[in-house]
Amino acid sequence: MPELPEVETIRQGLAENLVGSQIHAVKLRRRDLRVPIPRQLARAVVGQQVDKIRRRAKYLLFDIGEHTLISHLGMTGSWTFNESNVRRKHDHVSFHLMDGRELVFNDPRRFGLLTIVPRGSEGNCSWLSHLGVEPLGVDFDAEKLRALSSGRSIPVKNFLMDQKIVVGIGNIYASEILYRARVRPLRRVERISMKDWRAIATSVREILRAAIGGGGTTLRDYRSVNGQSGRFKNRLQVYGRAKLPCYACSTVIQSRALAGRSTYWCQVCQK
DNA sequence: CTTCGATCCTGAAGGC
DNA sequence: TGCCTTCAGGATCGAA
Repeated sequence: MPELPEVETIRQGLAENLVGSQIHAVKLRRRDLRVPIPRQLARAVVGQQVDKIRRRAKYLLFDIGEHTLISHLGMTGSWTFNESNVRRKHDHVSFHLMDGRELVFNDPRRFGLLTIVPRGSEGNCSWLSHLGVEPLGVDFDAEKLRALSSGRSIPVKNFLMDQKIVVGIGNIYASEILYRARVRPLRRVERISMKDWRAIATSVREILRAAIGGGGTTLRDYRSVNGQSGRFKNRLQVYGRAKLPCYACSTVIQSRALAGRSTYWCQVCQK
């Protein structure tokens, strides 16, 4: 479900609504996510205050007392405050706060992750240690992309979605980024010029920034912490638009599965 | 080593 | 209405 802009939107919502709160109790209802939620998670955070919420790639990092809680949303994970006292299906974990509020981690497909590590050690834990460059960080640029692509021959869309190379880009934004950069998703990275790498690097930043500004993209499940839909879905140019006319040139948008993921592009605007 | 398909899981949507 | 198939914002594993 969530790519970098959605995770960043959730991070901002949690930063506004959770930082400074003290945890009163934790309820683990279902532990078997992608990997089991450690039992000691509750003991580690109860009585502690949430100091900071950070993001690395598509992971959320909650600094709480002596620990850092690490969460990944997989395809369908969400963090919301339970305002209605209704227990929904797939509410796997609840954090009851001292002020009476309840923060819930819900994840129907259970591809998500929730674990805990000692604070300060998160950078070398197995979940975060092999991640690639942050696309909105200072060391992301066209030269970096070209260097990372050397010796490889995968389609550029797969390259952009590989979290060991560059983090945060998923299936929606990969198609949108390449449309904006005017590069076809199937083009192999060995055939991409420096000029095109520059267009791609610029598009990566512009699309992700614009999507964060719009509060992310909601196709079905995704909601921000306060329950709002992402407005960037109205700005999608190609994703989900197979057989519809390109907004720029009216040619029908192509679609094809690539590495098992649906991929969209304009045969005329993109080369 | 790289690349690619299968796989984990649940639910929504569409065809008949 | 129901039953069946397909597909879904991700990441990992193993085969080639």
